[in-house]
This record gives sequence, C-alpha cells and structure tokens, in this order.
Amino acid sequence: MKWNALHTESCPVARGLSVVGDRWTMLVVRECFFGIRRFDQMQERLGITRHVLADRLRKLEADGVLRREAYQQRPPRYEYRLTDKGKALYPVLVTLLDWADEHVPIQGSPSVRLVSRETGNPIEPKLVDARTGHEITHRSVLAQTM
Amino acid sequence: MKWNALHTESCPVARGLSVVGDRWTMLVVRECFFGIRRFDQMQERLGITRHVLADRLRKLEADGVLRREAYQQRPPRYEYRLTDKGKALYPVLVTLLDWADEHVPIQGSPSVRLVSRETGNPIEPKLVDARTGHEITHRSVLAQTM
DNA sequence: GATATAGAGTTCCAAAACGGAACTTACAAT
DNA sequence: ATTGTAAGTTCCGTTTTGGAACTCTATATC
Repeated sequence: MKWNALHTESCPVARGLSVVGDRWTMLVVRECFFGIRRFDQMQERLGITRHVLADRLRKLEADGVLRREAYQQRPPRYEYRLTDKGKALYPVLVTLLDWADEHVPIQGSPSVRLVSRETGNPIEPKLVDARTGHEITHRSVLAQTM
Repeated sequence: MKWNALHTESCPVARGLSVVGDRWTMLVVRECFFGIRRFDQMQERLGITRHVLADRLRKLEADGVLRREAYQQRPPRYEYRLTDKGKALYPVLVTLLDWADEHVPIQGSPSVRLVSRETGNPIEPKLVDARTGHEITHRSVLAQTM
C-alpha cells in the first residue's frame, strides 16, 4: 500500500495519520499552538530543512489544518495559522505530550507540565466519556464499524 | 536535525514523536489493540512491506512499547504484545481517531464509533483535567517548562 | 519420499523522501 | 552600494520505502 492510499482507508486512525502521521507535521502544529506563525522562525526552532518545511506547510494548508495569510504586500509575505480543524488537534497533542512525559523521559532535561491559565494549577489530562464522565480505557471501550 | 536527535529533545512532544511519529508505527500499535499479535497477520492487514514491518516491530520492542514473546519452539515463532507503556498509548489513539472521524471524513465509507463494552452506548471522547473535571483546550491550558 | 503449507523474517533493487547548504526574489535600511 | 529580512527553491548525495522473491525450520498432505 502506498502512503497516500491511507487517505481513502476506512479506519479513521489511518486517515488521521495520512494528515499528521509523519516525522515533522505534528511538530509544525505544535509550533503553531505556541504562536509561531512564520517560516523562518519555524525552520530555526525545529531544525527542519527548509525544503521539507515548505512541503509540510503546503500539505497542511491543502488538508485544511493551516491557513496561509498574507501579512504584507511588497514583498508578499505569508504566515500560517491554525484553522478550526487544526485547533481541534489540541487533544492529540496533549495526550501525546502526556504519554511521552511519563514514558519517554530524558534524564537531566527540564520536563514540561500543563498548567491552568486561570489558576496556574497543574493539570492532569484524562480522557473521559463526555456523557458519563467515565474514563476511557482499552478495556472499557470497543471500536465499532458502522 | 537528524530524526534520531528527537529522542534527546527536551520537548516531550518531540520525544513522543521519536517513538510513534512515523507513517506506520501507530497503525502497528492499533493492530495490537485490536488483538493482532503476529507478523503475517499484521503485514496482510496493514499492507505494509515486510521489511518495514520487521523494522518497526524491532524499534517498538527496543522502545518498550511492544514485547516479543515466543509462543512456540521448533521452529521458534514470536508474537508481539503491548507492554504497559504501549497500552498507555490508548488515549493518543482515541483522540486521533476522534479527530479524524470528525475532520477527515470519507464519503460512502463506513465510519467508526466507540461504544462502551458494558452498555453498548456510544462514547464521546473528551479530554479533561483529572482534578477539576474541566475540559482541556488550547485556551485554558499553558505548557510550562520546569 | 516428495510436495505443500505455515510463519517470521531477510535480501535485492528501483523509486521516493530527506538533510544540508547555497541560491533566488523582492523590498527596506544604512 | 552594501547589508539585512523573509519566504521560499534548487541541487545533490544519503536514507528510507515499496515490491517482490527468497530463506529457514517444521508440520501436514499426497
């Protein structure tokens, strides 16, 4: 199976990965959540090659995750912002961050924690069912094809 | 920056992606959650090349996400199972599934829904703070380096 | 006894993606 | 005239991937 064929897969996990499932894409999205909007800034912060960054930005725009906006004319300059679809990736980013923070530690390096913008209190992510409030685990839940 | 350098990055998102951030890895993990444990079965279901699958399984084992276990001697045959670290990836898989189900639709293809194993009721994933129960959004939360 | 099947890989090759560094284009500032 | 800024593009050598065939050990079948 070619990679692009994932786009047409019936499994939503595969379809999701067809958009964000490569080495750099989620890091670009992360930078956007950090408020980084410009090409050069992303390139320097990520250490990604300019070629690959340009390619990822194009794809993310084509997929509707980012929006390309001119912030000046003469010379034309563009910046990238998350669309609503892009912003909806936040839970994916947070669960990944939470998993890695616990399971892919690095000694001596500063860790990251999530805090409430309001209270400053630390936040502990937990995935629940919106209706019942029960935690979602692989034991309590079943994926069902409709 | 080389890909492997991500392992030593301070950002947990980057470290997480150094383990699961490629085209196939999360799909292999998905298969494991579905109960698929054997090489040939994964290869056929995923349509991945055998070469790449062997490589991913090796890496996932090295990273402690999967465990390789002999299920017979003569000839030696192995299967792969999720470790606790691997099982902890479930929320990442679910948030990705949920995002794609809503934002990367495919016309005419069967959708997927999550249901409770107990009640059979549909489940709607929501990421909350375990302490307060408040929903986690990019507006309410701040990532802070410690 | 010869052949087929199973299962977990390995090997080989051509095509695609990636990393690194320099180059382009359009303007502003010194 | 030269330097700086910003968003890319171009070129080239290395890595990774896709695809198909092959290996190796053992059991099952003709």
